[in-house]
Amino acid sequence: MPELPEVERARLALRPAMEGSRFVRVMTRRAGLRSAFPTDFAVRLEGHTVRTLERRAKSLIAHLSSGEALVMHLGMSGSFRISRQPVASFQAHDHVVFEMSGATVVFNDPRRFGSMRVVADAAADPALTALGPEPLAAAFSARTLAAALAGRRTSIKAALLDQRVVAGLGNIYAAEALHRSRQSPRRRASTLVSRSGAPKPEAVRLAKAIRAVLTMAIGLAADDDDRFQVYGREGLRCRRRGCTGRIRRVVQAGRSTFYCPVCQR
DNA sequence: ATGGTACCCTGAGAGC
DNA sequence: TGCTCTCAGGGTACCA
Repeated sequence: MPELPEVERARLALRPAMEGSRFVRVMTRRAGLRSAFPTDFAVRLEGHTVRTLERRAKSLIAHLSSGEALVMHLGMSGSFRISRQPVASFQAHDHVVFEMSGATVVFNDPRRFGSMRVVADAAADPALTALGPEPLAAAFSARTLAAALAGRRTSIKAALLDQRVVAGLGNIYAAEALHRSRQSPRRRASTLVSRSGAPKPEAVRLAKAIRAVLTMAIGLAADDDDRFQVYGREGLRCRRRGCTGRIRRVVQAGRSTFYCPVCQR
């Protein structure tokens, strides 16, 4: 489910329950998700207060009063439930329970591709420091995008999924951004960069499109089934005004790519 | 180094 | 109804 917009919505929903609240009791309801929870997982959280709940790419980072940080990733199927009262009964795949002072937060993840870990220093965490720029922050621009794409022989679609290029795009919004900027997903990434290293006009359009699709998606409801221009629309008419194309699905780097062969060149 | 592929896991939906 | 197959918005280990 979750790419940057969905994770950002999760952050906004969790903030009232977590920011300024203390972990009263932490329960893990199975041994782990992708990997086992460390034995001191609960101990390092309990008694500490969440100062701020930050999002970085597709991860949520709860900065703790202890100086440590709880880093949460939703994987493909992770979600949170917030309850004002103590939770009496659990549902299938409820794996982690945070009893906060004031609310209970339950992490549910059927596929268990998510992760939860406590790190001593989020600013020095290798997984987080390896990430590229946040696309909605000032640090992201056509110039930084071009720099990240230079010399890359892979397709632009595959490059956009690389979290070192842009942090937070996933399979849906990579496809949507390419459609919005009228680029073929099969185009070689390096061809959006001029020989001097400066962004070509296509890279400028793409950077703008990335910001636009993400910003719009954050503002939409999660169940708005009309929010995609290409994703999941194989065989249907392209929604671009005046375009007569039909959306096609191809597989790139093992993932489905949806695009319009008429208006995306 | 770079770019593909296989894999982790469960559930939903299609087709028979 | 029930089986089997494919696919799913994530990341990462491994291979050429």
